[in-house]
Amino acid sequence: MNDCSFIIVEYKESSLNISDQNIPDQNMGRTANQSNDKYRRILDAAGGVFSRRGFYQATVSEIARAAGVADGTIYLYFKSKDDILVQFFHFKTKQVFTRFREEVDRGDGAVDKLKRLIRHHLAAFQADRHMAIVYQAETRRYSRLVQDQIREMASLYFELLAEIVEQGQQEGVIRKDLYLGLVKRFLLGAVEEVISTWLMSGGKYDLVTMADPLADLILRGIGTPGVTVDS
Amino acid sequence: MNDCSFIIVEYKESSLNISDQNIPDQNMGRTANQSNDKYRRILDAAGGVFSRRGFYQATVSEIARAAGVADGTIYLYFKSKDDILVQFFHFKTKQVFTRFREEVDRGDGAVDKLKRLIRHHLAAFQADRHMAIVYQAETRRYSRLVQDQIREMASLYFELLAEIVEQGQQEGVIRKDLYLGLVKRFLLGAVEEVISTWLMSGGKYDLVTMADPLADLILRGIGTPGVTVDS
DNA sequence: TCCCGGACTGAATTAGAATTCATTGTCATT
DNA sequence: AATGACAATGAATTCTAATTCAGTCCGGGA
Repeated sequence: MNDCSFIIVEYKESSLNISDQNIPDQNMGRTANQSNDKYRRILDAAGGVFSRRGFYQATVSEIARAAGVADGTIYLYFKSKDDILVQFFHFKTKQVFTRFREEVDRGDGAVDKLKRLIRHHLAAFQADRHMAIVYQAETRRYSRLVQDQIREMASLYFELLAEIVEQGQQEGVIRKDLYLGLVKRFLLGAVEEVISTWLMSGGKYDLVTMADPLADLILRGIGTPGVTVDS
Repeated sequence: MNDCSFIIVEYKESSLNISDQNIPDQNMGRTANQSNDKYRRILDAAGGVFSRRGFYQATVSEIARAAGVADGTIYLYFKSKDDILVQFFHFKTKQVFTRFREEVDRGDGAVDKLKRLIRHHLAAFQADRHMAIVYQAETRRYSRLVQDQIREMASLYFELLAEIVEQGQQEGVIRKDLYLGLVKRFLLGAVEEVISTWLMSGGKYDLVTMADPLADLILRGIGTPGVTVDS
């Protein structure tokens, strides 16, 4: 057994339904690496095509061509077109969030952790533009398809944020009169919008340079000290 | 050639420009109200179907059924399925931004204007859930389709924000050391994320109550006074 | 060398949906 | 009542693209 089949099996669980016949997991003789390679190649190709054309306008043939395999081959590794998207998400999410967690843990003090999170969020999306595009597009849609993954991702992110905010409150660097639920959205929204704008612009400038100014805005707001908002 | 084709031609022109003549109004014999009514009914129906199923999974037949017209009738009012989306956006955008502008102008002082903008942004999206869903979904996608409208909308919004921020700086209630480009995204992102979360939750709670806490976050940030972020 | 298993292929199948258009129904005018 | 104009209809057409499957190819064992 190699990790190709591991990934696939794990995926089977996490995807909602049906058949598993098409997935070759008995056959891992000498061609093991080949297969794994092909699985990856298809996922990568799919990322490219999805980001360029959007999920619904992408065709399986395009993906196959981009991956350098025949149309039919796709169905040896994926149950359906939908499935390619689901697996793409699953794969990228795991990868990215592991990094986020590591980064945050490496920081000390809430402010440093927050800055690290923001910086690495921006860096990760800058480094993998295809993922960024697919993520931004599908995250705001209500397709049953990837909804579970999105929820899971969001709650992982929110966990990180909750931790940081609480620590900051104990340290006295973050206000105590905050509605946490709102703060989390506020934060994630600001970061995602910055990414979104960067994508719209064609990704010309360096996204990571936005990290510190953004953290500053989040921490200090746009108002001058002393301004209040009573309802 | 009959005037059916006339309508279509006229509409073709108007779909890309931002002009007001989307509504066929040449054919207003005795059936004037009927026709206008039908155009609206189709747009409304489309909003519902798009929001429920997403643009690509919606079918023209569904929209026709929801609007209570025959499939073919759609094509008397719209050039294509794509066109329905384009017009939907155009129509809603105009409607919503007119309100935003009015609301902001009615406020006095930058802080009041900002609060008004946020409150009415939330209120408008809460009041028209279909629009909110379609907007959130399509806004983050890179379909050439509605990209022009999105850009236009964003720049209208950013104009409002720029005005508010500048005024606030003159009044001394908004920091002067801000990178305006970032502030705009920061602001819009935060508001949209709040809406997005509300949609995800199924729209159960009252969105407008978030307005003041959100404005507070934007103005004061999450940090306690005195916290700084040096790079 | 010949055979076997199964990964791989891509043309054929098929289903679904956008769009068209010949026909129908309706109403104002005569 | 008949006519003409045209909005409306929805079945038929056409196209697109997901999925299938009957074979081909390849490498390792006999």
